[in-house]
Formats: sequence, structure tokens, C-alpha cells
Amino acid sequence: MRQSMLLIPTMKENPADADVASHRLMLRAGLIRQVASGLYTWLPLGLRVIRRIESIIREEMNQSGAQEVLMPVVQPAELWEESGRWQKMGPEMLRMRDRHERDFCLAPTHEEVITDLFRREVHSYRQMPCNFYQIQTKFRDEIRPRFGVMRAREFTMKDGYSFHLDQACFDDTYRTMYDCYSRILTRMELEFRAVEADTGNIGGANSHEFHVLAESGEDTIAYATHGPYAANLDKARAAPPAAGRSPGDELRKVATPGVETIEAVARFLEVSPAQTLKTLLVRGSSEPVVALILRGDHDLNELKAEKLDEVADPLSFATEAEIQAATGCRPGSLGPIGLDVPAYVDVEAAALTNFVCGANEDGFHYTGANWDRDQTLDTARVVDFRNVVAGDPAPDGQGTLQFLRGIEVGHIFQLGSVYSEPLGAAVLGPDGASITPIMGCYGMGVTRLVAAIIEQNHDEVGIIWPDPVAPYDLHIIALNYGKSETVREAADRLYEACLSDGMEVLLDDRDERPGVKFAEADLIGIPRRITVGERGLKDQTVEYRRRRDSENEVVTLDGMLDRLRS
RNA sequence: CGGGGUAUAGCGCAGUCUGGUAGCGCGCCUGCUUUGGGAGCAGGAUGUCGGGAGUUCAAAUCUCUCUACCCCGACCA
Repeated sequence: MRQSMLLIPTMKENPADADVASHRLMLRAGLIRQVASGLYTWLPLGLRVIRRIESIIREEMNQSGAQEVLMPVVQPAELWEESGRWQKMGPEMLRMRDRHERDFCLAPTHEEVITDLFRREVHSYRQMPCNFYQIQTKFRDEIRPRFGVMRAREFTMKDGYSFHLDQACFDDTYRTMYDCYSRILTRMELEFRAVEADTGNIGGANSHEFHVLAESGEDTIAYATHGPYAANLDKARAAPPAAGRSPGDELRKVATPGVETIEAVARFLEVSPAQTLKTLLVRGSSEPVVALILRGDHDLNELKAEKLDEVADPLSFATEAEIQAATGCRPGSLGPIGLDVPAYVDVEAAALTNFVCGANEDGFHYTGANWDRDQTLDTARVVDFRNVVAGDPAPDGQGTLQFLRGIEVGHIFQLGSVYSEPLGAAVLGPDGASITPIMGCYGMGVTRLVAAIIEQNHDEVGIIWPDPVAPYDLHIIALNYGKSETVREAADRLYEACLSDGMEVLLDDRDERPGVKFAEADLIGIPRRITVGERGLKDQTVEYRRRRDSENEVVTLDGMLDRLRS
């Protein structure tokens, strides 16, 4: 393609409202333009990247035995009523009415439609298993779109759905998809991690998220320094604590006037926060409030806590008034000893001896407190509900946990029969009995991948596309193309040679000054660049350089032509 | 939804406090010069100052109101 024919509106200055690198560079390099919050137009360069990502995904999915379909973006309410999600889905599902006053939605996902297809068309165990996928637009009315296409409302996703007669067959396909996802991300030259993830309300043993590692990522992932363990912080576990010292200290009630935070208590009593207990009150599922007791230096993991039987889901903290009503004291002086509400104790908090905790009386704390001697510990309610911290022992004992930031670009998990069951999808088995299939679901964010790739591949001056996803393979910079006959001839020859070789090549034939061309070439980030100028052509040479490198290689024009043809 | 912020030329911003008829840089157009890292000179075009209402002789500026967008917290590919 001749650059003079392409709309690549680059920007010299940084757009005011883009503060992550990928968003800034996508705007500056003319890949996207915002239309409204969370809605973007993809310009020619950006679209080419999407297409290349899609074709890698397609190749790998097809090779893994999945078949491509295309489902509608606009879907009838009836299907969603069958699954119960018309009611269950919140305002992130955009609903609308047609001219006949029928309800529709813009699809945030496609379980209902694929299950509907399956139940209509697949009737025999002989046709099983099935694995479908599509690459298609999703719409989710996100509360707060941000970071450009990283979290847009309209986005492109590869979503796949598989159907199985039994668990073993599902497990097999799950593994295949896991490997497929790993290959896709590897082919894009991304540094990524597959991590154990929260399965949400669907359950099932298997769920993995695929995270592209980036400081700007919205997720925290924990990984073991000397083993395979890796998990989203939401779900990460640590090895249980060793037994503590034997209790020896005397229980003492000390005055701590006005000292209410863990930091203040620890400073005031000259102990480490790790030697204190923190007592949080949240709303209960049956009781008005439930206590969650953690070690002072640990944070509550809200997802884990939410799953505890007696804790209300979704999790919500008790207000100060509710705390006063339940305990007669302010939040800063709570503790387990003599506390008259149901309590869960985190395993690490349960392992403490001679600890400091609130005395359930304003302005007082206990020191030298011990479980069982001073307060009975209900072992049935000793569970893990804290966030792991860096340095915790890995759950399998292989090293310690460390943190990384990640961008979630893929998620695979088991759906069980939560869609096949209510929608009545079933096939007949060899014995004539009806079998409700187990389903798997496999998502990958295509447009998010564009941003993730840039997060990992850029420098101060622009994008550095990895070869497999670059919008063009080669950028020919023709200096003074409009005026110099020699430059034009040489550049055209190179250009034609590339084209006839089936290479994707961009020829900068514009009437711009060299500085402009170089700066924009760096910004756009096409991985290989040939500079054609009169200076080199005097000796029949051109310059070749990879975007990642800083040095030009001088090559004869004929040598370059040979190289391109080979 | 809660908290914070912004809205002035295509982009980035000043002007708003202290009302007086809109400006800077980049970009765009024309001409000349220049041509290996975002050129120089000269000339030029472009604004319902986010919308509406109000106060005033006079509003980008003051008041009220609506809207859009951005940032920080709960969702997710």
C-alpha cells in the first residue's frame, strides 16, 4: 500500500485524556478514534492488526478442532428469559425494543444462542463432542470504560463453547483449549501467564485466566518462585501457617485512648501489626452482622469472604451504627474475646499466640491474648479469607509467592449444565437415554489484545509491533520520492518486488520531509524498515533496520532485492 | 452509583478570579526557500467559547440548569 493513499492521522502531541501507554500510542499512531465513551472507530492501520490477531486465533482454533460460526449481536429476550438471565443480568446488558414492541438485547455474551443452536441441531451422542467458536462484537455497558480499547463497551471477542457427554471428555477439550490459548499468545510473542481463576457462581474445578504481563494491568496475579503455581489474587492461597509458640503471656487489658487503627495500635503498644488482630464486621446472611477476624497486617479478600455461608452475598460492610448496635463499641476497639456475634477466623489469625486485639470496649485493647485460653476457637470457622502477600509460602510448598500485574486477555472455564439444563439441550445416548451435556466456555478479547500487545511492545517514540501481528511487514521510507527520479525508481522496484512476493508492504511515497517520515515510522512501529535516499543510491545502497534495533545496516539495492525475493 | 475534574479552532492549551466583543503553539491552505530525524520566512483560513435559561448597557468570564467526556472505587475478554 502506498502511504499517500492511507488515512494514518498521527499526532505529535499526547492526547490529554489518555494515560496508559497503549491508549496514548493507539491514538497517536492513528489506529483508533473515539466516537463516544467506550466506543471506537478502528482506522486502517488498527484494523489490520485486528485482522492479523484474528487469523492467528482462527488458525489455532481450527487446528484444535473447533468450528467457526457467527451469531447475531441482537438477540431476542425470550432466550434470555429461558436461562433466567433476562432478570439476572444487570444494566451492563443493553436492552431495546423493536417496532413490534418485542424485547431484545445487545449480546454481552452468547451462551443462550449457542445452546439454542445446539438443542435444535444436535440430537445424538454420535455428533458429540462439539466445539463452536466465533469472532464477533460484544456489547457490555460497562460502569466505567477506561484505558481506550482495554475496557471498551463495544469490543471484539473470540468466544467458544463446547458440549460434552461426560466430565472426562470436557476435561480433555479444556486441556486442548488451554494449550491452544497458550499457543495463540506465544505466537503473538507475548509474555503471559495462565493462572487459576475464580470460577464465579458456576463452580467446577477448572478455570484459568490468561494474563498478559504489564505494569498497567488491572489484575494482580500471584505466582510461586519455584513451582508451577499461579493464581489471580482473588483466589490465590498460601501454605497454611506452622503452629505458633505456646501461649505464655498473661492476658492484660490496656488503655489505648483514641488509638483505633491497626497501625496506631501497633505503634502505641510497640508490637508488629502481624502480632495484632483486626476484626471486621460485615452483614450476615441470617444474622445481622458477622465478624471476620484477620491478622492485623493482612487484607480481607472480598471474593473469598463472600462465599462463606453466613456472610451476605454480595459482601457489604456493617455501618458504624450497626457495629455499635451489635457490640456496644466503635469499630476501632473490636476483638474476638467476648464478642457476641458469629465469627470467622482466618487461618493465619488463628495461628497467632500472645496477640493484641480490641477489648470490645472503647479505648481498650488486650495484650497477651491467646486462643482457647481466652476465647474458644471454633475450628469449623477457621478458614482462608485473606489476600496473600508477597513472600507467603506457595500452597504446594514450592517457593514463595510473588506478585505481577496482568491484563486479562483470556478466560476458560466449565459451565456445567447451567445453560444446557434450563434451555433443554439434550442428546440421546447409545442406550436411548437422554443426556444433558456439560458445557465449556472459552473467551479471548481480540481488541483488548491489541492494547496488551502495545503495552508490552513500545518505547519512548512509539509502537514496536511483533512480526506476527504487525499491520505491515515492511516499511519503505522513500526520501524525496516526489522530486528524485532515482529514489522513485529504486523505491518502486523494491515495492513491486515485495508485492509480487506476497509481502505486506507500506511505501512512504508522501511529499514529507525526512524527519517527519522517520518520526512517524517509529511511531507506527512497522517491524522492518528500508530507507531509500539519494545519498545511498549514489553507491547503489539502501539502509535496512529493524524497529527494535538502533543501527542501520547498509545493503546494496540488488542485495536488498535478492533478500526480499528469497 | 458515589467522590474528584474538564469542556475555548483539527490537537494541546492560555484567557474566567477582577465582565468590555477571543488568543498562543502544533496542524491545515498559498507562495518562496529548504530536504537523512517532527524545517524557515511571508501571507491566509478555521470558533454557535459544550447546550439552554438568567443577571447586565455589555457574558468565554457572574448565577441557575442540562449534557458530554476524563480520573479514583464495586464488573469483566
